[in-house]
Amino acid sequence: MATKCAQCPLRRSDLFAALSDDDIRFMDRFKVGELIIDPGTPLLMEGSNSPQLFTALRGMGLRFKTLENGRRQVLNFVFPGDFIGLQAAVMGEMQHSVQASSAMTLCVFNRSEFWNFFKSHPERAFDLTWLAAVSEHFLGETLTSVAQRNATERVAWALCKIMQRGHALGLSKGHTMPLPYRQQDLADALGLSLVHTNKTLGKLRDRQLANWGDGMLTVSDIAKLMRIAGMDADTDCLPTQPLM
Amino acid sequence: MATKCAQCPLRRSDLFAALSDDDIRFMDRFKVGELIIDPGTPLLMEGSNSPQLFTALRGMGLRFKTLENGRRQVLNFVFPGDFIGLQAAVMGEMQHSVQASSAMTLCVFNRSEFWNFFKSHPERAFDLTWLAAVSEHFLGETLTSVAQRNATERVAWALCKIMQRGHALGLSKGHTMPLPYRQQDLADALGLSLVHTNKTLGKLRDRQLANWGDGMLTVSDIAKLMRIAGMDADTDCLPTQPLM
DNA sequence: CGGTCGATTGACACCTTTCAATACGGGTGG
DNA sequence: CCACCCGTATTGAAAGGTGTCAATCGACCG
Repeated sequence: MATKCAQCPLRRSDLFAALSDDDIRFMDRFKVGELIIDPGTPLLMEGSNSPQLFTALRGMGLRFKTLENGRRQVLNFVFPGDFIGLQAAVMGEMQHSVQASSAMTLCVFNRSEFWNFFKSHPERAFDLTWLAAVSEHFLGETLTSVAQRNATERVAWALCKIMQRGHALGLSKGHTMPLPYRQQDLADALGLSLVHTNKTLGKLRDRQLANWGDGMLTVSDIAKLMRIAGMDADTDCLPTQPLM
Repeated sequence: MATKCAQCPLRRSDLFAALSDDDIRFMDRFKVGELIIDPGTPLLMEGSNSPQLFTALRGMGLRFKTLENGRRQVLNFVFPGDFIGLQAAVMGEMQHSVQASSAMTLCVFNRSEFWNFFKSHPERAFDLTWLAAVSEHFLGETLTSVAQRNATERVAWALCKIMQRGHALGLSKGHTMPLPYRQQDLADALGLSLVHTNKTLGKLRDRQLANWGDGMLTVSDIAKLMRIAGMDADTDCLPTQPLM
């Protein structure tokens, strides 16, 4: 029923580092099943201490924090291949929530086995640290964008990043990929109001730079959009990362 | 000459998780010396691939990224106990720079020994992952502040966080601690202009909430400042973290 | 058909940036 | 010893980007 790690479709993307056969067998034992959830379903709650860890296999979601005043910060968009729950596994409890935006399929891992990574599979333990470092890197980039770019640059930056990820994962057909979020989600990710996000998206659409509607994103000339975002096409590419 | 890990003064703070005697001996072998640098000295450069790792022992510094347009994002303030260089060790090269703001003393570790953490000391390898998760957590908090709070809240939040850290590390005398940064550094950390940061600091000073000048920060009533920052005094405390 | 949710648009207020000028202290060279 | 320069802190005024308020519209659903 559940996909075998050896046949994992994600492994086809060269975004992810290759695994040894032994590591793949180990992951297969670590994996206890698959979970399918509907759009809108919460997966992990801030403050919770879930007994399970996940890898997103299909579909997209959100990581976010909720503030006392009711506002919300979207930390990032969850894409296939993302590992979910590492914070809880290592720090004790989640500092943010995770929720599905589209229908999602997730590999489920048993957290009680987590320690075996470090005890018996040091390569995989190293990969966990690598993974944490990669998320830290992405968060740093997001912080930089939110703090230093204006609204147009921010939205353009986010759409570029999303498109890059979509291409790398093989989610795109031509210049179009699915993007099952609301404008409010993007606004909360970039620290902009919904209204201003909407107007900025409208401007990018008018300029034929990016078109996001009906759950689909189209960027015909990503190089041009990157220039507008103030990104450097040479250095700004996705780092290879481990896949759990 | 160099401090023995067993006598490390940082270990006195209960901010850091305790280590087994065996782990302390291991860290002593891992440590190759101490480095003393002047204010303003770059320690690691973005894109570099340093053969060394560090733990800040005394003094303070900055982690930052530089953008194409010349602007700068301060990712966080480096305090005693911070581990420096993990990204390079695990991802290959640094994605940001690190620089001293005051005179600093750093423990120097040999990166070629890094792999031994995972091979022979799984508890320490776990701590590395823990450390990466903690930095990710802090970065997420910073992103949330920058994206969701206004200037007054942001500055108040940053000063609270700094004061909390200073108290936990025993850097403070009464309600005062050293803070050897420029206003521009805080502005670059919070995504505010220098001028507006200056005026916001002035308002907090006028309201007798926080006084930062001549390298010293005084916060007489931190609970009041936290309320202004929109922080929750109950849940917002520093997580215990490992010390390398 | 009424009701809800998300997207869209216009007007207006205001927070923040930018520009510019001043002040102050430390260091350097005459 | 003083003039000068440089980096940092401070202050005022004006311009502009972004948030808030409010209303409309279309799609979907019971």
